[in-house]
Amino acid sequence: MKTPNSLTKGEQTRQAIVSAAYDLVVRQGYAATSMRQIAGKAGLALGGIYNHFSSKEEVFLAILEERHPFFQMMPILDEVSGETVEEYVRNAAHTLVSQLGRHPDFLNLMLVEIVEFKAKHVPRLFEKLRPLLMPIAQHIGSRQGDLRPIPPFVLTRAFLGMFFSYYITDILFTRALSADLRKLNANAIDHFADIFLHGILLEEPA
Amino acid sequence: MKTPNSLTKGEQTRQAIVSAAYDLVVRQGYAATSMRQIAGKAGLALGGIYNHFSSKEEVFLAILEERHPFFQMMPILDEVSGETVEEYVRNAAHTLVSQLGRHPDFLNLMLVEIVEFKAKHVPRLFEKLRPLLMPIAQHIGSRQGDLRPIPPFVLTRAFLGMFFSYYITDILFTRALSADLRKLNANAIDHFADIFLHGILLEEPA
DNA sequence: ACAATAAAAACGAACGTTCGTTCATATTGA
DNA sequence: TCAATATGAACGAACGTTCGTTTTTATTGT
Repeated sequence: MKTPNSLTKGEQTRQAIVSAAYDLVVRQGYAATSMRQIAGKAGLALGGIYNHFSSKEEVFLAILEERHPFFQMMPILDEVSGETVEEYVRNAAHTLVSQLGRHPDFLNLMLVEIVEFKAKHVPRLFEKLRPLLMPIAQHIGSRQGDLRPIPPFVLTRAFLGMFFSYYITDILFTRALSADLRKLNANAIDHFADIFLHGILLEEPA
Repeated sequence: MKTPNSLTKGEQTRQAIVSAAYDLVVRQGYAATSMRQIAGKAGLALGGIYNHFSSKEEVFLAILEERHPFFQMMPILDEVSGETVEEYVRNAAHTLVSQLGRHPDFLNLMLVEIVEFKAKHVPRLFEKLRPLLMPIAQHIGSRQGDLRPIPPFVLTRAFLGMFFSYYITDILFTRALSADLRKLNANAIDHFADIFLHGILLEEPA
């Protein structure tokens, strides 16, 4: 029979389990999320989970492999416009931070993996991430503007690292900032982009 | 009686508890560390902990307030030598990364607080950290060299953020890097410093 | 097309552990 | 001496997982 979504019943509840687990884990962490919570939120009984996953950790693995926000965020950088390096970097910076703001789960999921699993799944994830990361240096390099000689891999790291750290510090400390510091902080993202541009361009950026 | 350390017995075991809990928490995380493990490692029975702390979370709070590696790391940046901005930044970068390598617990402790406590203790910690952070911009600004107009607070964030992210990415992904990428990665810290210097200096860095 | 059959999925009680905390009691240090 | 500290058994709650059973879904035979 032709249904609106053509998933088998088993696959439907499997997805429901992963979705429920995702929401709970990014909010509470892995250890603090129980199988009963997952079952409840997914709308089935406790034991039913084990028809689809053989253990709690396997549910978490499914989250990483099938729901990692990174896979949605990174391709957006391919669409960033800008004929010159300056335009691309400034646009990409805002796009990246905006995307991070749109996917607040990204950071949580990453940190849960690091803290509670000692990053033991990172190598496998990195293989899927690498093809999404490398094009960034190409985007920058192919724009108008003469770059200092910096290895593409280092360039990519510097770019992502700078704005990731901007975002992390932002959500961590912004609440603790006094009003005056908060004001100084307002244009920090543009300052960051400017520092980065001066850092990579041979000539004064426009 | 005069002992080599003149702590009262109660204070001694209190310190032993905090030390044991620190070691376990930075290795395993908070939820995965049990009071029984702490008691065992501290060399006393389970119930004895509750003579010194009223709950598990209070033990963790003591770790944050009394053992946070940040308080040992940051003052070292005050001792970094260098007459020019270039010298100071390059030396500070290596010192910072070296300090991070010397205190691998720093990152763990920070992440545990963020993931398992949703960073709820950050505001209180920030008050103790702020006086340690602000001098960095002063160090950079007081060296020989003309700086672009960047608010000191932003400058400090950019500096720390860039090298923190370098370090985090390093320990996260280095294991997953192929041999050729690892080679490109070797001098990344100097590239980072160079990018930062070009980013903040008005004239070409030496 | 449709009953017969097999396979998949859902159920919820129960298991054995482990958890943080409490408590009555014993020991110790000032 | 007596408050401070240490003990370890005990408590109730929560955990991940297993299990026998029932119900639902998918596949087959005619």
